[in-house]
Amino acid sequence: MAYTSTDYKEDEIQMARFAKALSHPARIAIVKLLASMDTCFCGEIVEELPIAQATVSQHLKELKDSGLIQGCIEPPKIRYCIEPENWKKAQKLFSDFWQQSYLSHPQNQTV
Amino acid sequence: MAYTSTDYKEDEIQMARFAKALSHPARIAIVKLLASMDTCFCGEIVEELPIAQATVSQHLKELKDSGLIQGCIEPPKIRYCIEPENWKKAQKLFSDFWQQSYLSHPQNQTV
DNA sequence: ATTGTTTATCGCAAATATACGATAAGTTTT
DNA sequence: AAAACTTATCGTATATTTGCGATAAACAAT
Repeated sequence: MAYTSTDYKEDEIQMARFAKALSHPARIAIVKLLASMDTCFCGEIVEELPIAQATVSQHLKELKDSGLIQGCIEPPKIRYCIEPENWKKAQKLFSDFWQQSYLSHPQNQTV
Repeated sequence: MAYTSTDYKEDEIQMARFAKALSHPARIAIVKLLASMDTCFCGEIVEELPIAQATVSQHLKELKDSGLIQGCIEPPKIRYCIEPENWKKAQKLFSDFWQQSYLSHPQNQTV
């Protein structure tokens, strides 16, 4: 690490943050579960994944810190779901990113 | 660490691999440069980034290992560019991923 | 052959990430 | 108030990542 906020563009830093949040299969799996709306409580996620509760909780924290998900308290549980604003922000960042390649330009299509 | 290939779905593992490759601002910046086709040699990338040559080379190696970029030898230099097949594969994985959310369903649009 | 150019690799230090058991904290139920 | 339930946090071990200087490796130019 040890890169400062001035070294890179803000968009690059933000996108790297989102990418980092998704850089582990467990977190991809968790977000997919949340996106499906079927599974929203920590306990349900623990049942789906091959890792311990403490580890799931840690992954949830990282996803929360990235802004991609949020949790609201529904005693005695906590319901997790996608954070709409950041989800859209990330969606756009990545969409633009993949698009930007010259591969996306018509004249470079390998038909 | 220490997750085996059977613990998670192959798509999730593959997507996490791509995400990990993009989980650092320097690597985002490098790929953006390559995507623009303006800058393709290691030396040129070093000039653009606030990190040492050895570090850039290391980031390039990680990007190569992820499959997102490739390098072809043009003595005495090495020209880096995007690897089209994996680029498209990643583009689709991420596109589907962001799309999958219930947020993308019409009835959930906050107009 | 020697020198210069370009990039990769080695070796190391410091920082982060991953995983889990144990335990705390908060809430509900009894 | 006590017991049960759900999730977060602590402490710790191990692995990985990041960064850089030094150096090697591969090739071109002289």
